[in-house]
Amino acid sequence: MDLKSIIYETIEKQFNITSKDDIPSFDLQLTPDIGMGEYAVPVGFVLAKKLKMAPDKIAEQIAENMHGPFEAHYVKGFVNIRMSDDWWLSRLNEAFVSYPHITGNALVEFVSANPTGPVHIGHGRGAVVGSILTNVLSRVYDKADSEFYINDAGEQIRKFCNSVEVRIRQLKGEQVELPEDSYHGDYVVDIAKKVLGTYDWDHLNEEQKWNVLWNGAVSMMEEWHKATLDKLGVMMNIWTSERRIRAEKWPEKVLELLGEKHLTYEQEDALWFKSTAFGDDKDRVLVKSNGEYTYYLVDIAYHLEKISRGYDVLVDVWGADHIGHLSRMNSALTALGFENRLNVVLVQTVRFWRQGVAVAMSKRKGEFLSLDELIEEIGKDAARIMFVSRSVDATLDFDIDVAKQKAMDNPVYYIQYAYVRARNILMKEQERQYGDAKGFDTYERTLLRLLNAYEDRIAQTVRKMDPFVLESYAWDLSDAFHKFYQFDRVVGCEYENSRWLLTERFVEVMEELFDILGIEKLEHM
RNA sequence: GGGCCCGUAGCUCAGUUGGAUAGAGCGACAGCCUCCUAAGCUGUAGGCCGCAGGUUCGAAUCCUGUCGGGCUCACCA
Repeated sequence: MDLKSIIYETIEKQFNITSKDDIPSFDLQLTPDIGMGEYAVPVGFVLAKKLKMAPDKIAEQIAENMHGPFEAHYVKGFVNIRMSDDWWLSRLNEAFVSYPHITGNALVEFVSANPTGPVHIGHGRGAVVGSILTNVLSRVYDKADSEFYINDAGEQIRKFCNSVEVRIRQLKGEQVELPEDSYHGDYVVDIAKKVLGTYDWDHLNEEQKWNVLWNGAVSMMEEWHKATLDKLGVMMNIWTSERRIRAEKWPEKVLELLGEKHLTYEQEDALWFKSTAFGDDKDRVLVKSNGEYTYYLVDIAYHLEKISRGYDVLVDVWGADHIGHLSRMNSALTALGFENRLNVVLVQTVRFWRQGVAVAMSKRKGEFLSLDELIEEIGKDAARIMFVSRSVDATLDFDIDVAKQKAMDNPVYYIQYAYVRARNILMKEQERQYGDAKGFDTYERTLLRLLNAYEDRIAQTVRKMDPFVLESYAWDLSDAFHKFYQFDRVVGCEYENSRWLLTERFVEVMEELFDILGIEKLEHM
């Protein structure tokens, strides 16, 4: 049963239109008030010009002549459709969880924090956004992977290793100052201690010491990253090292490919990419005058490498402060023949509040609230939901006090409470009397219509690349369920069978949403 | 100055890709537990959708201009 086709057929018959192509397109939309029915079509307005008729006359004729498991009424140019109780009852015997299918493989890259410092609180939003997007895409595409790019090569890592080395010497009692451009955070001291506890530092020669820093200290940071993400319920199935990208000569491949297309040139001892040919306002350096590769070149190389692994869709989750990098990255990929392959999700900034005061985040002095502390303080579920409780385009005010409250301010409790209530009903299987299914009223129909929108919401999430769509869907469903629950009982009411089935379907949909959002399915509050 | 994001209820924000009387949470006020968890529900109050034009049957939504806030404009990553 497809409402749109029924409407198309009715239009064709009623107005003698022979081809569907002659009918302007229209959407099946939701009525503003469930009392008007569940679905609506503004078909009168759409056809008015073509038929040279008043919109309400057109809607009237269509409403009167369309037939199916529903009642149709017209209001102005709208045809409002109220599905029959029988139709909804049979709908309840099928699953609501279903997905559109898109052929191809997707790769979502996110967090990708430098191993020179912890995954900090500013990474939190991108981490959750990326993990939820991966969960959604893996249900829509043939395959979807999540990936963390480890920037474990280059100037910053050298600086980090130097910082650890100075801290080690200080721990040994040497009077040495940390250079101004070092990493000053206390965690560097912790790493220094850990290195001393793991390796026999005093008996290493200079080369071995550097080796311990370059490999040992850096991998300690990586382990820390993994542990933090793990606590946040963020699972990466691929970790890619910048060292490998360099070792496999991907930057050289990029230089070669761009060179073949005559898109590079030398100037002032540096090698430049003619990105202006692709809309950039300025050409960009690929190889610095000192011979080192820029981050830009290595990042292009990394993206080329990702594409070489057979991904049809690349999704990068970036902080809004990387906006400048976007046009450059697109220029380079277009030059390499991969226009539109990259889909960047720009996540706006988060401001954290505690007791009405913004939490200062001075990365340089190392005085940041860590993501570890945040998760420990408010819990994984609250953290995840708070991070996606606004659209990615909106800056997020994250109130830590609110996230700790077990009240309505905190959406995670609202959602989990609805689920717990529904689960508790289903545990009363023994008391069930299987009353007749007599029909569906306002609260049931609101919930049914929402459940029936599952696939649409998934499609919308993919189109917008924004997990907020699903968070608000979970909230909408919970809202509808709380009202449904409050209005009447399920077990023992005269509509027991239909209300029971509806509760079962609600639980199924919520469980799938919880899996996608990465939050726990609680049995008790 | 250029690019991107945001201006909608007192506050924080939705608005399903142009549709009907613009919604929710918080805050304020008034109610609801003999009943599957009251961490919930019901009701009231609160709006020049930043501003000005334009497009059309119809605009919070699209276009142009303009004002305000955020991010960003490296041989840093």
